[in-house]
Amino acid sequence: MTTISTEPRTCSVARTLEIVGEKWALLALREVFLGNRRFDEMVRKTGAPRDTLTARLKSLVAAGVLERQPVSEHPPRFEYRLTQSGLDLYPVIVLLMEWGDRYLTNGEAPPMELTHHCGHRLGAVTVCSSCGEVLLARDVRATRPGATP
Amino acid sequence: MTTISTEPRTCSVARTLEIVGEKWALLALREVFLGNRRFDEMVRKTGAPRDTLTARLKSLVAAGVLERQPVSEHPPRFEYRLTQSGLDLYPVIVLLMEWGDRYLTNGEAPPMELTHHCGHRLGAVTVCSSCGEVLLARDVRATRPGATP
DNA sequence: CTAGTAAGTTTGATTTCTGGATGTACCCTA
DNA sequence: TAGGGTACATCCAGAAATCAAACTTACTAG
Repeated sequence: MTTISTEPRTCSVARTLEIVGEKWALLALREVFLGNRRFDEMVRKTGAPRDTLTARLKSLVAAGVLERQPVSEHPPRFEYRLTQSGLDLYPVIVLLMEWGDRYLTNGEAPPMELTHHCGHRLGAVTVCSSCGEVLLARDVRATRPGATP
Repeated sequence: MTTISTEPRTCSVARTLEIVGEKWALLALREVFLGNRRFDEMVRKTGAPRDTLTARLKSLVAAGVLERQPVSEHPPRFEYRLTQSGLDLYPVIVLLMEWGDRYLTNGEAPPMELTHHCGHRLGAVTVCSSCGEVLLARDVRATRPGATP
């Protein structure tokens, strides 16, 4: 009996990456998180080509991650604002940053430092919400679709 | 006095995304985390074009995220193994998956379920390592380079 | 000998990206 | 009111990456 499996795996990771699985999308989000909500500002700070950034912002808005709001009528000016789903991507950005700090700075100091409102330098740890233990790959099993065939 | 700022911002997020900031790279990692370490398996499960996957795996190996190890001499067979830095990307993948579960499944059940060794369905939360509080964007400030100009 | 699997590589058409240049609308200030 | 600057958007042509499918190479199993 041969079970026909859905070959390109249906997966939330894949679906998420359709939206944020691209360098400029994430860098645009980084800028918004840093408070830079304007198009030209993002172009400068990210180094993205204008056309590319336009396309990314459009798709982020379409996906409901950002909102494009007019902030001035007569000089027509806009701001990109994070929605709730956008805000929920913050941990992803922080994790990517900390990973880069750990593995991609040849011993040099990280180029940016984040401070948590508790007063300490931010160190982000991902834990299991049930037991509070630090999340490690070896402690997790996939239940549902043929994980380890 | 005009301070010349490094315009395309130097940032660990950007550096990290040079390595994993692309759909197929992350999906390949997802497969390795799920235990599928072989090339053809990854092609099938991700749906990536073979040459694209070849390129991504090469760059992941070059970046030290994966290792390509021969597992059989005479039928020449290889496996892609996670290094420590690769293992450290696990939380990123889980967060992307949970974000997709929350915002991208039209009310349907998530296509995959992860179980933590504590016995519960995995829910990943990212917290501040100093105070243990859940990480929220509004509780963090960037210290160092002109964050909110 | 034939079929099948694994791990790519090659091919050629298509798509996307990129880095200007261009255009429009507006504000400031001299 | 002319000149300079900012903010936003769009157009373009060349470069680069992507895609699907076919093809290699090397082996095993029947």
